[in-house]
Amino acid sequence: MRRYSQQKRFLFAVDCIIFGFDGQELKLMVIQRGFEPFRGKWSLVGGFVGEKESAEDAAARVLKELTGLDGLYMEQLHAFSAIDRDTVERTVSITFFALIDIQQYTQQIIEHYHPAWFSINELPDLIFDHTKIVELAKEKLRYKAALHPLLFELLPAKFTIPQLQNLYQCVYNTGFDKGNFNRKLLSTKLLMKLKDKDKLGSKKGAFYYKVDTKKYNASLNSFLNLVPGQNSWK
Amino acid sequence: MRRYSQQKRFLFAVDCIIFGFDGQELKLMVIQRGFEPFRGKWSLVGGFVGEKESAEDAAARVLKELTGLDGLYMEQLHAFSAIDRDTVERTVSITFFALIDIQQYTQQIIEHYHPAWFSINELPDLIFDHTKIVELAKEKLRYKAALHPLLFELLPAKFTIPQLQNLYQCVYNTGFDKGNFNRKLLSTKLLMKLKDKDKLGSKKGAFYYKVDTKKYNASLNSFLNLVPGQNSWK
DNA sequence: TCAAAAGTGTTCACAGTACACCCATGC
DNA sequence: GCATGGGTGTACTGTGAACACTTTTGA
Repeated sequence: MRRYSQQKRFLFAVDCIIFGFDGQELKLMVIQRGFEPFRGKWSLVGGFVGEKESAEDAAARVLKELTGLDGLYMEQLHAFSAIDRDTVERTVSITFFALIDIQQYTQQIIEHYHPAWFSINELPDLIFDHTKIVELAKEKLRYKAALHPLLFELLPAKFTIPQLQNLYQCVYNTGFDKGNFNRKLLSTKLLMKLKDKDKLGSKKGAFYYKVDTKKYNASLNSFLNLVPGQNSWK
Repeated sequence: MRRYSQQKRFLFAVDCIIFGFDGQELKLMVIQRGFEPFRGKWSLVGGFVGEKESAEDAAARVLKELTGLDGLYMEQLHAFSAIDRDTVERTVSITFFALIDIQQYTQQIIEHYHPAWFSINELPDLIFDHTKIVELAKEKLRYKAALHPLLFELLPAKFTIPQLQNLYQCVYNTGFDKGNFNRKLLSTKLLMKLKDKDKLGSKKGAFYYKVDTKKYNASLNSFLNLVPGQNSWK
């Protein structure tokens, strides 16, 4: 262990893995990099960490600049520090994953950075190690969402249970039994049934629900088992 | 987003939260800081990241320097980057938690850093934000160990099921039913029964087991439910 | 022979699953 | 009235929890 003054200093960046859901597919937001090298290539949303901000601050700032949205669900994913991950200069990146409701986002599109949504299954080549980062984020999303009530964050404030089921099915690439999904979900008591129905999906219409925010916040660390099979050893 | 050259560079450190188990209590290894400021105060095991190593490399190096042990279980915990967390100069720390078998460690004590084990429930004051870091590590240990076969890493290669149960009970500060613990554990097929017994714990003696490494490595991502109640919503 | 801890058996309640069935509505 | 998706009922299975019981052996 040596003195502070003898130590090397490094560049610090944040990169955000922004997931969105448009009702059909799980999507990832990427931007065209605005500066050299690799200007115009696809990249995660990111930026350097400033002198007067933490990594969390920087990630929130970057997200706000890009989406115009505050208070998004955001969570630290992993720090990437391989010595050659950035080809220009060694840069440590602290990554965050964020969940956003695409509808709300499209109301305030910020075109300046040329953001684009790609289906999670058809991503373009990304610069540096960003593809690897996205892989890790996908894994973590699946992991967490199987255990905790999380995916609500990808839907509008009002949503139907079939919509939510569809989202889960997209995330896990599989089909769930609607009866069981319904019951499990309602048994958590996290949802409040509203009076009106969504008539777009079917003739009968499905009731809208909204999250009971109090219970939701109290239970972010509770366990959930909406994804059959995930909880068993086998 | 601005050019690389205009960005600020920061000090970059790693800190390791090293858990150990002596058969009675869950313990944390801390050292007396060897340089100013706060020389002699208790601190997590850590060090600065060098120019030619990743954070993972640095953490492994630091662990090896301190314990003399290679190949310890090690996992990235979280990056801490609050602007005032280090009172000397802004330093971003990537933290790792490690699990070690105290027996094996004591065979090769490295006294140079004055390491000490403290019971997880009676920790001394630690410098900077290290107390907060340890809290997070404890949470994560409990979280992961409830879901994955992990705590084996804290025991010698040969151990008995009652020993393992005792470890779980220490980690979760509660008592488990031995019958159910036994069955659940064996149902994972992760353990191989050995021919000899440990006669220290009881007159009858408890059979030693060892981990089936092949199955263990294949199932690091599998789910486990040794901790009653953790998996239910309630 | 008795105490103490290892290990096994048994029962019960309930969670998870599969799948049949009923419901509301637009066409 | 009938096709379509929303929603409910139900029966079966397996797991988890509680606890009684048997086994082994040193003192």
